[in-house]
Amino acid sequence: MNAAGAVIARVALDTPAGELFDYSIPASLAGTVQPGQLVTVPFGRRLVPGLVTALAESTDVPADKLRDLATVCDSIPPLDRAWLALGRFAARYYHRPLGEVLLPALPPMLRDPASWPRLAQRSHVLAYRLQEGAAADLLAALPPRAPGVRRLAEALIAHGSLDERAAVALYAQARTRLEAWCTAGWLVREQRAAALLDVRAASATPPPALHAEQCAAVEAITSATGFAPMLLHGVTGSGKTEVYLHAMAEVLARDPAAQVLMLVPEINLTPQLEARIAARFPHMPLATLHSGLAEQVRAMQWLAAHRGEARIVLGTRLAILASLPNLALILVDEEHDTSYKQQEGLRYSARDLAVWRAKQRGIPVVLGSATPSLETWWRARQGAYCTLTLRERAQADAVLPRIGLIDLNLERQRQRPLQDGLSVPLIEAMRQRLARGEQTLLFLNRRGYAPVLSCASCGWLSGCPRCSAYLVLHKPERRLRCHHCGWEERIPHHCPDCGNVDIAALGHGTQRLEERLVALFPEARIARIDADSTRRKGTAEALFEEVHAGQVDILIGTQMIAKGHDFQRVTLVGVVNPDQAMFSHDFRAAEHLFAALMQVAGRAGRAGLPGEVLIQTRYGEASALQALLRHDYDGFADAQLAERQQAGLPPFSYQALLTAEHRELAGAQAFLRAAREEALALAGDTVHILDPVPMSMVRIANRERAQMLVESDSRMALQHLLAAWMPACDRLPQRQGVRWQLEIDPLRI
DNA sequence: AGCACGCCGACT
DNA sequence: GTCGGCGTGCTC
Repeated sequence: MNAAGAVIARVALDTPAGELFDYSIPASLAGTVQPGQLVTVPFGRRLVPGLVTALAESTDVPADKLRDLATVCDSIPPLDRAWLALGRFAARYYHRPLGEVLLPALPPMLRDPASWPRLAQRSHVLAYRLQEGAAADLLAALPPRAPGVRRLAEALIAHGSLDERAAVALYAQARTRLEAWCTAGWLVREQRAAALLDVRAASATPPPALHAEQCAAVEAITSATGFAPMLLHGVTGSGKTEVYLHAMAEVLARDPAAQVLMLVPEINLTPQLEARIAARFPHMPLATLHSGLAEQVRAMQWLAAHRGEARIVLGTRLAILASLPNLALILVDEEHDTSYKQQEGLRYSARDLAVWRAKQRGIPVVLGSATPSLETWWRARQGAYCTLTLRERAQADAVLPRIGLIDLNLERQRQRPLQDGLSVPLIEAMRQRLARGEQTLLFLNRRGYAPVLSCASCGWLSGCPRCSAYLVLHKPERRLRCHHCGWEERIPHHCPDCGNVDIAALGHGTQRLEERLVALFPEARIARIDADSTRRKGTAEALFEEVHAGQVDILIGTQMIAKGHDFQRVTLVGVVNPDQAMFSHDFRAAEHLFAALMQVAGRAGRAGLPGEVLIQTRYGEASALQALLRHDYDGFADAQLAERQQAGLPPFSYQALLTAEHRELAGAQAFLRAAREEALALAGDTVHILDPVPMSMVRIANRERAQMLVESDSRMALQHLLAAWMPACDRLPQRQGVRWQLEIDPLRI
């Protein structure tokens, strides 16, 4: 399309209505408008931001409706065709209007036309080169109100060179400060901050030597040509990260423009890894992208990636939607992690989009995990993905932890009652570690003190008034809390039903475990890490730092402690109660349990000290546990695959889940039933439309929910049906008062 | 999603 | 006689 001849711009807007909206290009903007540009357009009474997706010479829109583009954002280079194509694919695959994909993919600041002029000034958040005396200049120029930064700068000057750990710590601090400045509106001072970050250049850390399997993996990644999806399969401690870093180094060195995207599951993982990358690649501009960043910081980081300035982009799932004009390699760490699946809005899988982007650009994509998702494992087994295996542990003296089960049925037979969920053998094992000055990590995936409060005389249970869930007792805060809708109330003194004062906490959460451990081991230093103890920003890092520094003997935590952090002196990992997962009706429960346990098990015994993992259970025969005892992911995964194939479940079939919520369950069900009729009229016999069922958590925040599964052996057939079906659902009279949504490839059913 | 218009109950 | 409830319909 010749931009000069075009008079019509096809614009994507963030609205559920329609697909694209045509606008005439006024003479004043003639020749300047091109696809990929941000614009503002009059829409109804409002002026809204939009993205030009295409130019045209004519339109079907009647002349009396056609309006002019208002403004064009010229402070940002247009998004490229590859990025628009990614948006188009995601819109089509996840069945959402293009505008609802493209605009939310931009950082919030870019969606606000008022801030566009400010984006023109170049960001120096990213630091590239160390200049002599940069730190001294910085010190001289520092704002007087930043004593912390002054101290930091002094420390940086004092250090001629730093070891990796010190460099990592200083970099993390500098980054935090920088973010604080940006948040406080000190963005003008950014250039000085850049100098601060440059100081990391003084401390480039040499890469460690690789073992043979690592070398082979790096070689396979860097010698691949064109689209090359790979599974990097290696247990915790086998050195996957070094493979990423070496492959990254090679790709970055080969092409001076190349960009590498690395995805990690969660924000609390990024500080350590980011600092490690920064220390390894001091001259390589690095951008990080996650939802925890201040808006301005996030916009600057995003733009650095978009302009091709950032050579390494490290981020959570949302980073897969970043604009990366010179993308040359994608790394997806812990690819099995469910946080790669967005659970609201556009319900995309960042891992799947990563594979799509790699295919589109014809580059390698590495999916790394100790416990790959069965989807990935199956593709690797079929040969569609190349498998790179790391069997050795990276540190020669580190051995796999010994995994043992504590049979809770046997404990009962022996009349050795649990102490707040802790068995005698586990307590004894902890006592040994304390005596030896080693650390214990206790894993319990349930925060709060107790999951429910109960009346001993009438059987009353502390239900949430708005949800079909129990209120969780939070003892330190002296509150009952709903973990689903946020409802809170005071702990009652007596039963609200019968007035009895004899009410008791049932079950165990991390707070209760902590209380019991304090009583059991009064001399031990005990810390708890969960969403409650780390509510304030930065406390999680501070707590982890204490553990690393050896100031903690026993660490209690939820899933949060299983990810990312390598504890050097942990020799015992206790899994308090994995049995909850055994009752799940989700066909992926076993897969997720295995992955979670393998991940916590990997926290034990890292630096020469032999590690032990003790799992308390009543269901020792469960296949996930038996496979875990043998460290046998392959056998477990293959057995699971055989079961899935038998049952016609993913990855041997493809699914979509239609969910509906309404004030009353009947309303949600009526919508789904009507939707089902529509689908039956459209579907051939290759797509199965199951009956609507109430969701297992029926009511959340006074809305009742139901769902309906649609599945097919053929992804194409499923997609075909959905494309015709979704518009029909939009027109159903039963949709009134119903909020409904479609999820493709749902993870939890 | 916004933001209109539109047609029926309790207020200065 | 108006202010305002949220039903339904449109936005290039």
